[in-house]
Amino acid sequence: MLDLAILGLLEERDLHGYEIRRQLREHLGLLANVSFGSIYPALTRLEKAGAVATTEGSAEPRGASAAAPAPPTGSLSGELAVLRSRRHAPGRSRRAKKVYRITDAGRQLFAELLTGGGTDDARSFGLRLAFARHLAPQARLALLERRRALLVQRLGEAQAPRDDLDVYARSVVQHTADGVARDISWLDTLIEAERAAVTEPTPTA
Amino acid sequence: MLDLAILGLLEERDLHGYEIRRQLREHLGLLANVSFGSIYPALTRLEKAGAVATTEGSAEPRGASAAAPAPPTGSLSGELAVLRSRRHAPGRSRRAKKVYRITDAGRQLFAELLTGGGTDDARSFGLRLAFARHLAPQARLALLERRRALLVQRLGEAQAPRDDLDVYARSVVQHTADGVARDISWLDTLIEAERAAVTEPTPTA
DNA sequence: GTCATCATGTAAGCCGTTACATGATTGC
DNA sequence: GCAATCATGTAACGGCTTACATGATGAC
Repeated sequence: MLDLAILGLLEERDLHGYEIRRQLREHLGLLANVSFGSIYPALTRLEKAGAVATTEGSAEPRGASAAAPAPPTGSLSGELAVLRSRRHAPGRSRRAKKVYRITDAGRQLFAELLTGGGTDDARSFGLRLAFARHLAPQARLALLERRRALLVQRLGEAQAPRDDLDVYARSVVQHTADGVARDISWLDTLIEAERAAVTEPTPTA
Repeated sequence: MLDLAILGLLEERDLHGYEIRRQLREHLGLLANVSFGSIYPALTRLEKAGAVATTEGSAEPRGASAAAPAPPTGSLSGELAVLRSRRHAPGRSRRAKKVYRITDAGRQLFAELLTGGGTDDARSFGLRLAFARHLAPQARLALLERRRALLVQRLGEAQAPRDDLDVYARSVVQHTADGVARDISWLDTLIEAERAAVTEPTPTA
């Protein structure tokens, strides 16, 4: 799950670990509390698997013009810092920022994680949907419908609200069920929008 | 978290592991997928800690009349099975049902888990609220208000919906935020009800 | 010169999972 | 006697957390 998030962010721009975490807690509300203890090992793992590569220490004639690596917080200081630390240690091997970029293998892995069955919890789904623009229209639709079916099934299993529960337990169960129902109707609007987009491609823009 | 759930269920009636799981997946929608691999070790742990005790193998003159151990699914077969297996192996030591009951220490632990800070995720909260009847009114109110404050804070941090997101990501973020807002107003009604109950105890019944 | 922030990493541990192994009881 | 269900347990592993250790930079 973290892998998916990391690869998704790297699809858009090169980033280093610290930045990844910030992006995660900022614009995805999900995964808000993910910690360094998860991210760095994940990056190492992905690097070993060949899904990402680091751009650091050696010559690096990219970033200067196109696809500038992360000027996100508005602070140039980060980038300047890298330059300075490079200048200061022209050889190499200080502890500098390690900027990661996604590889072709990584893009493929990302695509697999995005469509692939895997776990089917709320977080996974939310994450996949958040990156849904990278999916083909029909895959997007499949994702939404799969999720919808699952929620409908779950709602069905939660049958009658069980009269043997006290007020508090009943309230929790009811609120949860309402939440599921709400999710379903949300999915319905998304599905409808997708269908419209499929049948009538690029209506205006 | 599992400990809390198990102790909560045992507060109401004696149960064996298999039954505990069924109750969990049936009337608490949360913890629906909890598996044996979690429950049995948890029970062993709790037994070692003295929070629960097993009633099995030896003489057992309870259950017959008061607080019958779990006739929940409507099946007497389970109970009968125990009787038969006992008769069949009058000595002991076959692999029979192990019926657990909560001890005084367990009740104390339960109370601590119910009020105690601990983790503050949605599941923990839902679980605590589901067992809220075992809390003193002001502790109940504190639980609700603590949760409310947390959600309000979280909603505040999720500031402006970030214009740099595409439709999908934005939809996810928005839907999540709406969900939080919905949770807050749910809490509001619960809090109001609690306040009313505190100021005007036992209105009718 | 020291404090906050940026930045990377390791170690230990928790809490749960899946998969496996075992056995009793019931219904056919 | 065979399958389904009830019932208990173990082993291996996964993913994420906290706490810790380290170091560079920039602001004051």
